[in-house]
Amino acid sequence: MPRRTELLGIAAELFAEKGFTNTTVRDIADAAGILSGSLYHHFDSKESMVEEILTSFQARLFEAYDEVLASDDDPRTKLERVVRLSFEAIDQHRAEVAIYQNDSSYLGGFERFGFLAERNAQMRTMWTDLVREGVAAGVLRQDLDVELVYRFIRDTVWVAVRWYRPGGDLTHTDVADQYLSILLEGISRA
Amino acid sequence: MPRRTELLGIAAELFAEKGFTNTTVRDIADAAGILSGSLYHHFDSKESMVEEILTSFQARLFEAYDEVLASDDDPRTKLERVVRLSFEAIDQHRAEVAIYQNDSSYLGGFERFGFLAERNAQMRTMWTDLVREGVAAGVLRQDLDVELVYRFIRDTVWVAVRWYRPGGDLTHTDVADQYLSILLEGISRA
DNA sequence: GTCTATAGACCGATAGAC
DNA sequence: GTCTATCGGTCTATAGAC
Repeated sequence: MPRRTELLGIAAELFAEKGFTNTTVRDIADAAGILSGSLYHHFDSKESMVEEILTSFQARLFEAYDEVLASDDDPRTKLERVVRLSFEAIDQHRAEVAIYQNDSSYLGGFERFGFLAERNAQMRTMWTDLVREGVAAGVLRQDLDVELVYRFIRDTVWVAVRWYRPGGDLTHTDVADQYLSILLEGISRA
Repeated sequence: MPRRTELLGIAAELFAEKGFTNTTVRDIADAAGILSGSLYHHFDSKESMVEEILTSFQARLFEAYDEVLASDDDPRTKLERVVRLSFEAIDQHRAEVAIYQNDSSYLGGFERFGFLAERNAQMRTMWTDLVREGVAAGVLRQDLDVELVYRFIRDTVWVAVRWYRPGGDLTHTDVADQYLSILLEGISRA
């Protein structure tokens, strides 16, 4: 693995654990076993590190989403697959998802992180389209506010990064199964 | 309103908007129209400000919860009332909920904020008891993991503080209605 | 209760040797 | 690619005048 990639992985873990602003370049350098000044041989700034972490993660995530959206699956299957992909991302890219969840509000205030707002808009379009297609196909309830359902699904899926631990009792597939069951059928006894 | 209370309100808004560590004592003083040094006539430190904000909010919140739990309502009604109380808290104490959501992970690392973990444990007991009572009473599904249902409800309710805006199209009652409908019945067409 | 003034620590980032 | 050394800026907090 290239040194650059290795350093980004170390930084991502620290950003995820302590938050972007609470992580100093000295923290990152310490964890990497070098001095803080040496980091600047690899990266322009602390901000450019987190930018690279987020853009490369989001690029891969949306590539996976696009594959599902371009398929000829029915609306409900697409929605399920996109939910499962998201829990898989939490499992395999926990740090990146945590940074996205915890720090994108702060980072979004800087011009260079404008891509975060663009990706958010893309995400919103994806989910609301899926919900509307599901309603049109007659598989989802018609009496619910689509915007609210979108926020409900989005938040429910991503916020799991706060407590999900890879290698724990529940696999990401277990979590996705139960979340989809609650989302689709509710918790009331039929 | 006492000056102290006024200053805490100003600080809470800034902490909620920018995060605890991204808010400087100068930010708070500027917003209050005084100089940063003058804040220390009222408070020991920035940490003691956020501590007072969180403890007084949580004390009021759990007082309201306890009233519901001590009532003789049936399990499903209790669960609904607790959910509604939470959305009401998001409406009426938006800043405090936002700070609790965004910064308690960081703050929880300091001894003086140990009360956050205690309140989390209390919250967990409350929700899991309510879910188990609902299952025992035959009104909730028995095939779901109680811990996971608890996290699902907790996260879904509180994370709404990220997008809910008092005075917007949806009142907190509207949001609670639809959230309860999704949680209890799911989004699938019956 | 607020101001002036500043201490003392820590931060991100840079220049140049090796 | 890492180290030595350090600059300039910002932060929380303090001391004492008004």
